[in-house]
Amino acid sequence: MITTPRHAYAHARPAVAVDMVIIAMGEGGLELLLIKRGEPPHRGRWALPGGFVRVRDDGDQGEDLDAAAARELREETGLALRDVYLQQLRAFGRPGRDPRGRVISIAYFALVPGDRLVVRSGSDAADARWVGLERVGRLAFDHNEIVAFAVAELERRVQYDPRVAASLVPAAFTKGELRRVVEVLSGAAQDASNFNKRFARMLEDGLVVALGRQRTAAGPGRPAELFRFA
Amino acid sequence: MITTPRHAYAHARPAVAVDMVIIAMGEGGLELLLIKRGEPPHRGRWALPGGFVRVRDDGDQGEDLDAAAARELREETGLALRDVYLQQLRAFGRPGRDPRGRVISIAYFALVPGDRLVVRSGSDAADARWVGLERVGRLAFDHNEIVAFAVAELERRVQYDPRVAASLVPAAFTKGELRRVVEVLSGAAQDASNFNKRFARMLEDGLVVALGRQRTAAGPGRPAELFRFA
DNA sequence: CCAAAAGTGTTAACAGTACACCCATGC
DNA sequence: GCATGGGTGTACTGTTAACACTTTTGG
Repeated sequence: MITTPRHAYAHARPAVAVDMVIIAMGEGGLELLLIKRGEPPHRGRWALPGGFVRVRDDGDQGEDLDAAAARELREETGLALRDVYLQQLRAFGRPGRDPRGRVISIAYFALVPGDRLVVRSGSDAADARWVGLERVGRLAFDHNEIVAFAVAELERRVQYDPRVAASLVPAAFTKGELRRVVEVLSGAAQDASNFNKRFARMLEDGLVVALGRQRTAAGPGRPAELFRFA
Repeated sequence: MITTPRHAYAHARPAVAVDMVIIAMGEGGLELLLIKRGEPPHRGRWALPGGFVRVRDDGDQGEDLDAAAARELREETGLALRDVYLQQLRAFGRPGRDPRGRVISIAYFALVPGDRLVVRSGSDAADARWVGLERVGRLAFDHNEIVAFAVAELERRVQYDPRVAASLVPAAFTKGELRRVVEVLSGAAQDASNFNKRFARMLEDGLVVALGRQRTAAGPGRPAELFRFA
């Protein structure tokens, strides 16, 4: 229970946090970064990384919401903003979602280029790891609801925002790599030929640029052309 | 300046409000419900309707965010939820957006079936009226930014969510009325024949239902069939 | 009859789909 | 050679877009 002093004026205030849905493309599909809670409530349960927004009421009113999200992301993954698709999802504020007191969470989602990141355990986290989206069990608080909303948004946004697929792929990528990301996100197999036709339009529109280099062959098969997003 | 007592524990809390972007279809196009502020800050300036979320830290933690938005909507327009497309947009929380202290606003948008509503002036509003979206001047706080975001969302959501157009049209409507709404939202003229073909698919899919009645002719021209959304 | 609004039909262009085929590389 | 992944071509289909046309009403 968060103990809150009575306020001197009319309305009480909630605590405001950011919760991060950090998603990367792993071997078997999409993976979600979770922390194991080291403190109550829900000690020992997996949860989304996050933390309270730093605010004040005087001249400097504290950090922006986006800045708080960027700070949490940096603390957990060490990633800087420029590599990451970081967007606000929406606020979750159902009464009772946190037993300590009224907490309103601004959910963000971050799409990062790979899951091979140094994951740091924050102060209140006993452990941190990447978990396949299908293997996410029952999380702390209302975090399952937040993840479900984020995944639905992801599947929707990939349709009209090329930055989504761009953020889940390495800086230099092949058409095959991008195709596999789209296959995972859309949940449907993409015909290679038809995908290439869509890709050709993206090239014409200047959305992607050919690098003129080729991927050094890792196994059998013809080496692929490399591209980057503009 | 909101005077805030020091908190007994680590982090300070922001005030949390809901701001309502209430949009209706008027004669000349989309109209936005604005109130004239009767209190400082920004006294006398037009602003979005809104108010603080009622929260507590004990067993009953107060009202849900959606409930706060529905309450504000009811207070301003007298409309109940079932007639209205009421959806959260996102949180706006830039430091300095409210000179009184740190305030985080959860923006909602509400699409209502018509602009001929009894608009009530709330406690801190000197006046309230519908303003054409093109005629919205400089608003209080960061409300221009919120409106811009809402309009962009509106134009995007009308593409894939039929409830958007449905909410801006009367309960019983003609194909022509729906077509004019889509024309305003998309900003492009809709060919009547092609629009009818899309509408025919909506009928097949059971999204709209023919009422079997006709609009009593208001002027010259053939009377139109009436429909309703399912 | 005429203007205005509703409603129908026809055609060409475009985008999406399915599927067959060729190319370069490691083993 | 052959399996594997990259890359190309073609025919079919459904959707969209443009535009000409007919129908029903008020004046």
